[in-house]
Amino acid sequence: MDSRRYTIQDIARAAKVGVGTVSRVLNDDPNVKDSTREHVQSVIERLGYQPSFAARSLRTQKSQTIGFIADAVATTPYAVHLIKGAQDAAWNQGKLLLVIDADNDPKLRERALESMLEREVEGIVYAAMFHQEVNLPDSFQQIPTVLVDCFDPHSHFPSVVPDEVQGAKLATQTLIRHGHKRIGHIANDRLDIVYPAPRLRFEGYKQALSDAHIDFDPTLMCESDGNALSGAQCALELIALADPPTALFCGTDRIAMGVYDALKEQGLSIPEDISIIGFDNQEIIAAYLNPALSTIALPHYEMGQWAIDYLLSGSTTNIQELVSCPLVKRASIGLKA
Amino acid sequence: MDSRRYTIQDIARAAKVGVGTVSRVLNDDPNVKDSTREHVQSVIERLGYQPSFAARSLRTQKSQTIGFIADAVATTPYAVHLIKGAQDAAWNQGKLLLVIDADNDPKLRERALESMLEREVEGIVYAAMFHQEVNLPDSFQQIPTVLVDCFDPHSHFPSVVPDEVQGAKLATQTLIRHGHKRIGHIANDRLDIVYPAPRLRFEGYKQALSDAHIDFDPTLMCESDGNALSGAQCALELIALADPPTALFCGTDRIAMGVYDALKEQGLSIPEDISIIGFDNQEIIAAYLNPALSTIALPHYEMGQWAIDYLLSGSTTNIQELVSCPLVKRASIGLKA
DNA sequence: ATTCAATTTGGAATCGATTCCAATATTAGA
DNA sequence: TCTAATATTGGAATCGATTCCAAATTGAAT
Repeated sequence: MDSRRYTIQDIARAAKVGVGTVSRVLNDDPNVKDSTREHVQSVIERLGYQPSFAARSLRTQKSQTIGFIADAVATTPYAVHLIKGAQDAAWNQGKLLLVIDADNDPKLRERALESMLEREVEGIVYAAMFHQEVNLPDSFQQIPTVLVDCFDPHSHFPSVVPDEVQGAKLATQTLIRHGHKRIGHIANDRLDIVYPAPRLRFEGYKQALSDAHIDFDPTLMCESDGNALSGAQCALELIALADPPTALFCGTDRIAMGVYDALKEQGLSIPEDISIIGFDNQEIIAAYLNPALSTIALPHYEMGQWAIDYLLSGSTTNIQELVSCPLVKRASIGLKA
Repeated sequence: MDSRRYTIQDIARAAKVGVGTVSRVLNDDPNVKDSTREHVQSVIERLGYQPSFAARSLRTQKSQTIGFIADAVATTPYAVHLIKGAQDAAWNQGKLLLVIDADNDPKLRERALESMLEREVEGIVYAAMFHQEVNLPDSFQQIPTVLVDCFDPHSHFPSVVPDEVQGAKLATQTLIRHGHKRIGHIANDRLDIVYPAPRLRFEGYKQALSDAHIDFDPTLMCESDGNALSGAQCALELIALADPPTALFCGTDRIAMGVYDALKEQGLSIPEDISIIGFDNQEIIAAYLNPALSTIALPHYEMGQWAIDYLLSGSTTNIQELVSCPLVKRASIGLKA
């Protein structure tokens, strides 16, 4: 470790120019003679000089830093994609991310915000770990804030969420395109729960059916509790029907996991006897299930990216952006016999 | 958004004291009369003053920030625990984390380091996403760096890794304590692979057997390719043995997932016919498998925490810390009939 | 060669904190 | 009440960059 870093004064002295000139070179100011620029450049490189961030941000009042407040990161594997998308977007614009997990605790949330204001972050990305409504305290109004995978009921903040309806529609359409007409849907929770996903996915399912002129049959629809076991339960009910479904759109991959269990136990094989499509693209489940599960991916990376780009664009309209959910094709869908 | 933040001068003027006094109050300097302190405190609160981080770190030459470089965060769900552990430990000491994902790309790694040096972070935590050897460029020597879930073959850096041997031993002992003597082991990869986990877990398995005076039977051991399918393959081989195992220690939860499939297909039930224990505690798999999988947890949170605490302790010995892996009891282990 | 405009450069002032020294206020002891 | 020691305070100097203005240089036009 070297004793002390060089300062801009050291460089100016070594290059026999004024500090202003060095600063201009550092900031690619065009008002510098080419020969001077090259000379200063070379001195900078020779000495391995690195400007001090603290000094720079004190003077420019810009921290080149964005705060990322995550709620309960540790509870979901998606978090990494969200952070990665945000980080990549930030990096592209020369900024870094200060990450705090607020653990879904309102007090911590407030303290996190304070820490970030102190550090003069240029904006805040607030990310929930699954699609939900969120009520941020007013204190967040004092700094540009973008919500990710959540939304403010009063539209006080711009937000970006997955297009659940489009995703569910795509899932259902995919089954339809494979010739299926009797398509069951296992909702990923009670439809009257506060979280919007089950309702919106159900909505997409119905839209796809209706677009294809297939009547929605309520007996083909089952509300699970969101866990694998209750998904299995639903699957059993549906295949016991007089006119059972030939394909199942599961509200989440977790449910699909339970469904696989139930179907295999009944001696049905996937996708020969019945096709399955999931939702969420929980890699660890979907890719390692046997056969691998086709599913709709949540666009976490893209949402993280969008949030940063929007934040740095300087726009101030509180739009609610929908990001579409792509299909991830794997092995669980077959043609209707 | 208010037009401009207050500075320490504003507070000094408003409180009719010198800036030095305000600074002393801010930093809990005992050399301030109680009455003065209270008065200044109240003005600070009334105006909602927040000190500028940039100014402070310029003057003190401390950024109160730690760099967290992650390799390929997006490829594993563990990352969040690592980050959480580090963040919590940092937060306890008033520091925040600057997070960059280096995507397992040496060039990006170097650029990440540079970005962090520029920002004068007080140290760096370099986290791999699974237990492995890692060769950091020399440039990391210029700043205190701690390795997490990886280690430097030349011991140039302190590091913290999971105690795989202890974990595997615990897994095997748990089965032994349930009365099992014929315990199979499906290694989570070829033993001659560069990554150390398969070897170490195998080692722990053998130690537990030997401690219990059970002879190691090579026919009960099977090297998988690390994926669920090949785990299933192994399981089939083992149960076809003349004297088949009554319990299986799977090198990872992913393998256990394949094993579940294979066993169910053979009409065996868990844990009545055969007990299973995994390794890794991949929540999404382990908790939702049916029956839920007992497994050994990797101490990611604790490793993250340890790294920060060690970094901030100022120690400079390049120790290699082992963190023990606890058992997570679920439903897949039963008493030997 | 001279004038004037356009480039290029140097360096003082500035950002907002901490720190240190000197000045002032307080207290204890006689 | 006075003195000496101690406690408290004010404010200039400092950290290392950027920015702006004035000065110096260059180049073009006559």
